[in-house]
Amino acid sequence: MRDLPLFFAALADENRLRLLYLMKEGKICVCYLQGVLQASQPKISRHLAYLKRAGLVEARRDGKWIHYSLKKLESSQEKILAETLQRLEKEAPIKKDVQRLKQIQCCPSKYGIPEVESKRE
Amino acid sequence: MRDLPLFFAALADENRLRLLYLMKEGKICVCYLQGVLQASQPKISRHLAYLKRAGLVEARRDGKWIHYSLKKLESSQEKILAETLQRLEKEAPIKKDVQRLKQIQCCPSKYGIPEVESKRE
DNA sequence: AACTCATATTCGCGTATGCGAATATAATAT
DNA sequence: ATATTATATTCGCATACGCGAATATGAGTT
Repeated sequence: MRDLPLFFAALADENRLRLLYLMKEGKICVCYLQGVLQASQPKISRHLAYLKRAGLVEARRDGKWIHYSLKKLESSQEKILAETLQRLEKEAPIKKDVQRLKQIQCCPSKYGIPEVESKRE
Repeated sequence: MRDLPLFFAALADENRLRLLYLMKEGKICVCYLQGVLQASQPKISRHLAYLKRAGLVEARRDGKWIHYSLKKLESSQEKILAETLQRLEKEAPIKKDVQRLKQIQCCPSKYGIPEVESKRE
């Protein structure tokens, strides 16, 4: 019972929804997240910390980088998250994020936080 | 997109989850809600106002009483709410609420806020 | 009109959150 | 060791929330 409010609170923020969506396909490096959301580094980091505290994601260090990924959840939370992510697919901001993800390469120093100039693929 | 955070924020509180659960079977009078949650009247009222603002419930005045009920939601929100309510079924506090609901009769003046003495089948 | 009952709103306070700015940490490179 | 890169944490502030206490509103009732 007590974990549901925390779970929902984690979903009650647009930034965090976008981050979760970007983790849908598997683990992803923070610098990608940063590049895609086009937000300040501390902002991203704080939201990731929130998601981690709430138990939705986990972080794995790989050398200089840290990869975040969705954590295995309790069954109903799993369903809710899946439904949420599916619902997000249609949203314009999410589509833009996905597009930006394709154009971006790790890490921030390569493209700068504000603008994205490097293309790939 | 922007409505999802509000929707989830509405679910991110134990009191509100309990209230929503009590509306599962249809419209219900505020005094029942108050009797079941055993919380102060303003507290109940504020949480109901929150749910109304977030678009999850609607209120219909019937003379002296006001009945709250779940509102028709967008499909994915509907699914999420259904899954949530189902998940809540197992929870001890929720079971207690359901039991209390059976024992209570409207309105607060009849049984007092703190204790529940009147029984009804 | 005065009263009562059901419900809502306001106030004041403490706590949580979101943010930008600045600073800290941890790993790697030189 | 120093520097650089990636990420996290702290600080200060503004806003939102949750709560109890008090007050207001709105519909009967007498």
